[in-house]
Amino acid sequence: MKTNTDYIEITKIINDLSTSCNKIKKKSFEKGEIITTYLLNRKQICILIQGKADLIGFDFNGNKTIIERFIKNDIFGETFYHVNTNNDLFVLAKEDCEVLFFNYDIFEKKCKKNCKLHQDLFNTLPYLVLNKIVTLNTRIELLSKRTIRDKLLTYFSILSKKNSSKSFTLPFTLTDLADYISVDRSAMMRELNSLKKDKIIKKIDNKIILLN
Amino acid sequence: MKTNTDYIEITKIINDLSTSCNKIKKKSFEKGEIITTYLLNRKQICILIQGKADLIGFDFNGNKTIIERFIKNDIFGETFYHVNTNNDLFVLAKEDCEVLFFNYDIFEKKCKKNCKLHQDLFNTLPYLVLNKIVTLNTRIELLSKRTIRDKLLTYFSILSKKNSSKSFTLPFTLTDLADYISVDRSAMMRELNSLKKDKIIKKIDNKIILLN
DNA sequence: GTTTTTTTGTTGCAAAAGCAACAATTTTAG
DNA sequence: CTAAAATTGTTGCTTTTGCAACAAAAAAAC
Repeated sequence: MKTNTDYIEITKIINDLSTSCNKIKKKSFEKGEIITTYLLNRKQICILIQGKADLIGFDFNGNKTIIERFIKNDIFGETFYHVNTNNDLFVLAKEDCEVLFFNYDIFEKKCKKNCKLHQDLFNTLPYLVLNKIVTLNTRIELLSKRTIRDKLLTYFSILSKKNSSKSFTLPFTLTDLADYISVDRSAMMRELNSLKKDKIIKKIDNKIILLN
Repeated sequence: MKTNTDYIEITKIINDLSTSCNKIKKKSFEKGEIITTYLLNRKQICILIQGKADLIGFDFNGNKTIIERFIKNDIFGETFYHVNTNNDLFVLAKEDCEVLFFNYDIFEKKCKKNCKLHQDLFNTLPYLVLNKIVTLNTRIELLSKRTIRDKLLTYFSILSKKNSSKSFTLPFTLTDLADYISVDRSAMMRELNSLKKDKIIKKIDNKIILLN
């Protein structure tokens, strides 16, 4: 079984080769640009090779929400998300980004040239997809907690395990963290203070230390 | 591109053939039996061919929670979920079930016989996996709503679209629905009443009608 | 067909969370 | 270097939610 590190290397190979096949395109985006809009009945797949990006949508109240946040090696596109209408789902570059684009049917109709890139992509995809599923499950576990305190503690526990350490740096700004765990920011701040007061965590800038 | 209906048919084919390959096993379970326990460092994949089952876990407070609910054609196993410890994640049959078991590495080491079942499974898997991702994303969309009312309306809207109708039957008991949207059942009942009072829904037994 | 278990329905109360509004600080852009 | 924008931090008030406890109805088991 390949490890996480392995598939990241594979992505690098794809990155290098990505101009050699006309069914797979690589594009660059500057911060603030729209990478793609989700369209009904299209089955595009995108892989974020470099940068950060948000999938943004509007709910039935008209509120803008960050549905997903993508980082390096994340895979996205209509293929993975049920699109209902044509006008309200798009991916926005939060930093300068490099993105690989191709269509799902690439795997049904083989490339005529039978190129190495095709083969590499085919081999890599399962790891990216499994990784995505694990990420989504993790988020569900977190979101299904009923209090802000439990959501925070679940999130901290995940980061702690990932770092094999009781202390770690938050990969989000606090504003974005509130979005990610889907709670009101000011209420989250209140709860962070309560966790500090109860000596369950220490917080120095964007570094968290779990006590005990 | 194959449709949902197609891949369900493929699963039936697998079902028929599933005794012909010694790396893929089919087992039956009675209601109440444990189908599998999630183990660290194993990469088992299971496909639920018939029945209903719950993935059950215990959070850091020791509370039992239903993490996922599986129905026909759902795919699960350690491969898709990050397991931390060995003793607190298991899949319980809620009805009599039939389940296909195999290991992820089946796709790396090809079956010596190169049998048809292997091939069928290989072809079907992407559809099951994509379906799983769409399902998980849908649940995240729902869970990220901040009020019980919005969670219910989101859920109803999903069911309504799936049925192409303003009226539909709830696939859950109300107790299970509260679990699925991760809120207190009595609070959910209160909110259902409020939606009825505001003439946003009608509810007759387990049938819901969206008004306007 | 009767008993047991599960599900539905309801309510009061306390705790938690959202909302709004604002100030202070830090970061980014020109 | 300075102005603008974004992030952090805080608080009062109101609404929503969870919790607990119970009764009624429905479904399942024997």
